[in-house]
Amino acid sequence: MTNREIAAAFDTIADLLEFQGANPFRVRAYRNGARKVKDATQSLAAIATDQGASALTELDGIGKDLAEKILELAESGRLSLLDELREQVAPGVLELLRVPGLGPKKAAALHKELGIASLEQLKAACEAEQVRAVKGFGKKTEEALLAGIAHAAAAGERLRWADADLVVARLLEHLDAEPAIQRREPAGSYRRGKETIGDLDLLVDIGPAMLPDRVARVMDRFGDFEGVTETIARGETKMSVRLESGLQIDLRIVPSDAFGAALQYFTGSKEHNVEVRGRAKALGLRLNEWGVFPADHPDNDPAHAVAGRDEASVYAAIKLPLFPPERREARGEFAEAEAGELAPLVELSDLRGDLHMHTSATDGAATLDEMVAAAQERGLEYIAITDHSQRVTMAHGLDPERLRAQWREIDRVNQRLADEGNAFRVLRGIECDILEAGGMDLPDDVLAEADWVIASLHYGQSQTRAKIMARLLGAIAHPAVAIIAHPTGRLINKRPPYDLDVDELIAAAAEHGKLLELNANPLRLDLDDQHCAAAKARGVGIVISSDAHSVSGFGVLRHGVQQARRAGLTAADVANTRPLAELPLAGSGQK
DNA sequence: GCCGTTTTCGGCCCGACTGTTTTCAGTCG
Ligand SMILES: Nc1nc2c(ncn2[C@H]2C[C@H](O)[C@@H](COP(=O)(O)OP(=O)(O)OP(=O)(O)O)O2)c(=O)[nH]1
Ligand SMILES: [Mg+2]
Ligand SMILES: [Mg+2]
Ligand SMILES: [Zn+2]
Repeated sequence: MTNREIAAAFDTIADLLEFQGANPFRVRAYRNGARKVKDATQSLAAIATDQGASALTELDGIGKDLAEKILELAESGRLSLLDELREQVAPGVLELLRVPGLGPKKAAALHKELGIASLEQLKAACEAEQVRAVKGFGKKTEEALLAGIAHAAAAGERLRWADADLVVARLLEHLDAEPAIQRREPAGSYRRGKETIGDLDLLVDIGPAMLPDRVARVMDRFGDFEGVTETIARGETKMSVRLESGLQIDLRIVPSDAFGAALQYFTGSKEHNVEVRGRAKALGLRLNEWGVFPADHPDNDPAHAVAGRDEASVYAAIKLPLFPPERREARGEFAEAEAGELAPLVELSDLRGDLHMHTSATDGAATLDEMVAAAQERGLEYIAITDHSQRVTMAHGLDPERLRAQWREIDRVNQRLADEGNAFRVLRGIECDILEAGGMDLPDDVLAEADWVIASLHYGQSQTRAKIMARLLGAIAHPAVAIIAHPTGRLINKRPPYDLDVDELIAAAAEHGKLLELNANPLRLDLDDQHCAAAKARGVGIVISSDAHSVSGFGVLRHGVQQARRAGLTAADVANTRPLAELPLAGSGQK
């Protein structure tokens, strides 16, 4: 029973309870529990079986009840409450909730009055104009539902951050032609640097006052953005549109005085906001997107606010530090802040080296010299050339002879750099495959000559967990190996991770003093934020690597840094922020 | 259902937009 499965069970219980009209706070408790379970890197089922349910109540949001339900799932694979609810609620009604604008209350009404329990039935009822007869529904709602069914299939789809970034760039360029916009800032999960984005959220400062004609001009311009096919809503302060691609964009317009409070609100996350607002309330204050107010203040006029012009003032009013957006996930940042442990996060400019890249010797597009020049141009102090090993035939991987030839070439490059008085250095590296049967793809004597050995797995990705783990742990224990690259093999929105126990891998890395990669390719981001945080907690160093296959490939490093920041990593937690002399290189005598 | 130097009971974030409503519920951010 995986954490993911447990979380899915809790989320389904939440949906079913909500459909039945249960206490909304009880529903929230299940959703919170599901999120907590999803976030955990250790198997909660294993903890429940080994240490008992009570061990789980250590987790915030997991109480006696949810802990026992996790144990029940771990032991029997079933959950009696879920089974009961499934018997009470017609299967299929939950898919109705995927229609935009159709929530639990309306879905329940449609089921009760018309017996609707599937999207197909909903469509038929709308077309037969039966829906408009139900109390609380009308012609417009019926039409909206019918149109919304088309979007149900794509509901919940998420865009990779880097893909969302392309849309953001176009959107900002489009809006910057509108002079009524004083400032604009993308917010939401995009600003928090989440690896995937559900929709885009954009905040606009309209100036000192919410003049209706200025607001209208901005909204008109927004609606003219290329690809907009539908205006979902348009009011006095916010507007939502849908693009041809299905992507939704939410626009929020506020006066300058409220920009900080609105940015705090619109950046989220929702759970972070709930916590911050709860704390404001406990301090006798009210926090909303218009500002921070005394709890009993009769209006939300930003001019009367205690704080709100900038985000820092909002957090300061609630006795909290200005959290970096990447940390605003209600994943322990409040406790960290209170303990004074909220350290400055790693930044792109902290990176001194890049320790994973390819050249035209294998599947890269640029030569060694070109990669060296490009790395220096980016301001790096060192790189490791890590082409593929022989097993990776598709990439024309290097056998010992070709690898040694490349290393001699690297020696010449380093000599030339030294002669020029240039401190930049190139490490003689290799991305050595971990063979399907276990073991390294190159002989030990070859690996021993390298400065930097990456181990990674490209074949036999669908093996059993036991086999995958044996291979990975074997590589970790190999004396020449410095690091495991893209340890889980996941490709975001494309391919799930190998069947592996990341926690065990992290423990092994800690034991052997090895490093783990955060591959910065926006398709990979592997290890992810949660696992990087787990590595940090165990004292395992992370290396942020571009895995560049061309001179422009270094550009992805920002994505790696963003993910690292979400993990709460500081520069000290990231090995390639160190000067070359302080890297744990082969033969340097360190671990 | 969870949680606690305000509480072991009684809170649990707060506001915008829409449609159907004669005063507000539902959904969403
Ligand atoms: N206070 C409060 N703020 C919310 C709530 N729901 C959303 N927000 C704020 C925080 C969110 O980050 C922001 C944008 O909402 P979204 O639904 O777009 O969520 P977000 O961008 O975080 O994630 P996404 O990737 O779009 O699913 O609005 C809520 O229930 N209460
Ligand atoms: Mg969003
Ligand atoms: Mg949104
Ligand atoms: Zn006032």
